Amino acid sequence: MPSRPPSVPDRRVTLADVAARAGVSVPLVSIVMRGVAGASPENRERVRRAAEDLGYRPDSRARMLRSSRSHLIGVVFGVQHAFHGDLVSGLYPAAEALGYELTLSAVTPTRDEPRAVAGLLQDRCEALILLGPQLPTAYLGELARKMPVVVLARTVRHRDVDVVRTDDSAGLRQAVDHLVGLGHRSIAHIDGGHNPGAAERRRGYHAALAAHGLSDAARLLSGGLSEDDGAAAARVLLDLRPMPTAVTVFNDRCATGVLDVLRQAGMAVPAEISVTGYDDSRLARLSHVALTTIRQDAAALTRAAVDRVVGRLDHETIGAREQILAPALVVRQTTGPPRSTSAP
Amino acid sequence: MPSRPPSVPDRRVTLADVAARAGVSVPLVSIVMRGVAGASPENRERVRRAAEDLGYRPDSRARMLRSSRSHLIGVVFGVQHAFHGDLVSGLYPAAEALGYELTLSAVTPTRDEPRAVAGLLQDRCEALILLGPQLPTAYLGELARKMPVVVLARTVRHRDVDVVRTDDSAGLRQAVDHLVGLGHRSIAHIDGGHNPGAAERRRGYHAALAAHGLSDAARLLSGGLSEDDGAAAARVLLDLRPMPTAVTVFNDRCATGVLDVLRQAGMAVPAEISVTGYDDSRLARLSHVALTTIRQDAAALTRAAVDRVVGRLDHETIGAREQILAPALVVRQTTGPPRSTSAP
DNA sequence: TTGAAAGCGCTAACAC
DNA sequence: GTGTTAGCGCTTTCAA
Repeated sequence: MPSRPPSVPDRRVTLADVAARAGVSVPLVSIVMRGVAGASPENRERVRRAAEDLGYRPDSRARMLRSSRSHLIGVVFGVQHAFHGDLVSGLYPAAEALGYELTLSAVTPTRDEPRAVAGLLQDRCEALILLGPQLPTAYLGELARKMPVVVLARTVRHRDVDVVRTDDSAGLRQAVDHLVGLGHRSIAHIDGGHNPGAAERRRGYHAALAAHGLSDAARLLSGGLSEDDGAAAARVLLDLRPMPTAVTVFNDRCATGVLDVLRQAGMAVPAEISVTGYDDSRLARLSHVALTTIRQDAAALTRAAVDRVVGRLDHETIGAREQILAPALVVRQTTGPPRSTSAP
Repeated sequence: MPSRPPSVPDRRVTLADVAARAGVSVPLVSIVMRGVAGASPENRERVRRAAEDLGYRPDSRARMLRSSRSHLIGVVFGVQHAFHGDLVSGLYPAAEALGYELTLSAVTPTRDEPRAVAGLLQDRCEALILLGPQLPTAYLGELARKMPVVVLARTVRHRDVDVVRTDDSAGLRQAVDHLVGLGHRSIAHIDGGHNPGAAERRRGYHAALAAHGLSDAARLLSGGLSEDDGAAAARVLLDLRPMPTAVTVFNDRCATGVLDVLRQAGMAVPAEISVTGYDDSRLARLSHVALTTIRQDAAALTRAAVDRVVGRLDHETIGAREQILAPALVVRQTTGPPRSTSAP
C-alpha cells in the first residue's frame, strides 16, 4: 500500500515551535512525540495537533546526539549484487519491527569495504550488518569488540563476530541429490573461488558425490560470482570430454552466464545438460530463466540478523554466535533426467 | 586501491579528549580536524597526533546539528535496478569531490518512494537526488519548493524541479539509424510503458522511422523495465507475421529477457533478428550478452546531478532547469545485417 | 503531570 | 593563533 506523501514544512520546525503553539513546555512535547507515558490526554492531543499543523518532523541528528542511543543499524552491501538487494529489502521491515532504523553504505567499484564501514562509524550506528563482506577476519574482530557485528551470508570464525547464514554445504548436497535422483552420474561444479560461501558449497558438492559413490566423477571448474565468470566457466565446460550431464553453479548470477553460453553453443537445457543455481534471487525466478536453484530465505536471514543485533544491543544475553538456516531446493525448468538414462 | 581499515576506538572519543591530550582548547582541535586556516603548524601536528593516537572520529550528527549545513545529499534509488547501481556508484565520487556526503534510501517491494523520501527528510539532507522516481509531479514540486531536488533519468516538467537526463529520443533515433544503415526495413519497438524515459524513447522510434520513410513498418509492442516484461513481449514478437528483422528494446534488462526467449525459440541473433538495448548497464557489457545498446553516461549524469545540487546550495545561481546529455550508440554483437539483404 | 535546568559533541562568534 | 562563551534541537535529570 503506497503511503501518502508527507507534507513538507516550509522551514525547519523545532520542538520549541510546537511547544509555543500548543502552549506547553518543550520537554512535554518531547514526551508526546516519543509516545511515552507522562502527559495528560488533553495535552497529548493539543501537542499532536500543533505538530501536525506546523508539519513538525523530529530531527534525528539532535535526537541521537542527546540520547546516547541512536537506534541506527549500519548496513554494508554491494550495489551490484542482486541477492544483496533482496537482503536489503528484507532488512528494512525487520529493523522497523523492532524500533530500529537502517543506514545504508554501498560498496561500489570505487568505494571499498573499509570506506563503507568508515562512513557508517562516523554516523554513529550502534551495530553493523555486513552482507557477504570480504574484509579480513581480524578486522571484523576488531570492529566486533567495539560494537555488535553481524555477518550475513558468509562464514567467519571469530569469537566476537555473529554470523547468520544458510547451510551452504547442505544446499549443495540437496542440489546434487536432486540431480542424482534424476539419473545423473556425471555432475560438474562451477565454484565461486574465494567469495563468501564458495568453500562451503564446494565441500557440500564433494560430500554429496562421495555419499553417492561418485567421487571419481567430480569435476571442479573455477567460476566466480558474476555472469562473466559463469560464461567463462561454461566455455571450459563445453570442451570437457566426456561432457558432464549436469552442473551445479556457485550462484544464480553465475548460472545465468552459464546458461547463456550453453544455449548459444546449441546445447538444450535441460535435455542435454541440467543446471542448478544458488540463492533463489530475483534472477532465478524470471519466467524465461526458470532456474532450478537452492533457496536462501532472505526474509528469514534478515530477520535473524536484526534479531541478533537487537538482542545484543538491548539485553546482554549472548547465545550461539553462529545461526545457520536450512536451505531449500526449488525445482524449476533447468533440470531434468539425462538423455541416455531413464530416471528412476 | 583498497584503503587501509581504520582502527576502531574503544569508546566514543570526543574533541575534548583530543584537546586534553594535545594540551589545547576544543575549538582549536575543531579547526585542525576540519582542515581550515587558523592554527599554527606545530599545534596542527600535535592535534593530528593526539587524534590519531586516540582513534578520534568526528561525530557527523553533532557536526551537522551545530553548523546549520549538513553537507548531506539524500539519494532515492531502486535496490533491484542494475542501472541505479551504476548511478549510485557514480554519485559517491561526484559528491565527495565537492565536499558532500551521500545518504542512501532504498525503494524496495515493501518500501515505496514516499517512505524513502520521508526517511531522508528526517535525516536533514540539504538536497535530494531521485533516480527515475515515479512520484507525482505535484509532490516533486512541493518538495522542490523547500529544497533542491534533482531528478535523474526521468522527464519532469515543473518549474522548481531540476532534471538531468539523457536525450532518450535521440538515443532511439541512433538505434534505428544504425539498424536502417545495416539494411533493416522492418523494425519493431518493445516499449517501457509508463516508466521513466519510455515515452521519449517511443517518440524517438517513431520519428526515426518517419525520417527513413518507414512509418508504415512501425510495430509497437508493450514491454516494461524488467526481464520478465521483455520475455513476454518477445513471445508476442515471435508470433508476428511477417516477423520484423530487428527490434529496439526499452532498456538492457528488458532486452535481456527478449534475447533469452528469442534464443530459446531457436532464433539466431543477430543472423535472424537484431536486438538493441538501452542504458549500457553492466548487463549489456557482459561478454556473453554483448548487447548493442545506447549508452547513458552514468559518470557524466551523476556529475551533472551533483553539480546542479551543489550549485543551487552554494550559490543561488539558477540556470536552465533541464540538462540533457547526448547518448551514444555502442555496437556489440546483437546487431547485424538482415539475412535476405546485403548491407550497403 | 508538568516545567526548569543541564548537556550530548560540535562549530561560530568573539575576545584576547 | 588561541581560548572563551554560547547554542544547534533534542532528551534527561530533577524539582515543583
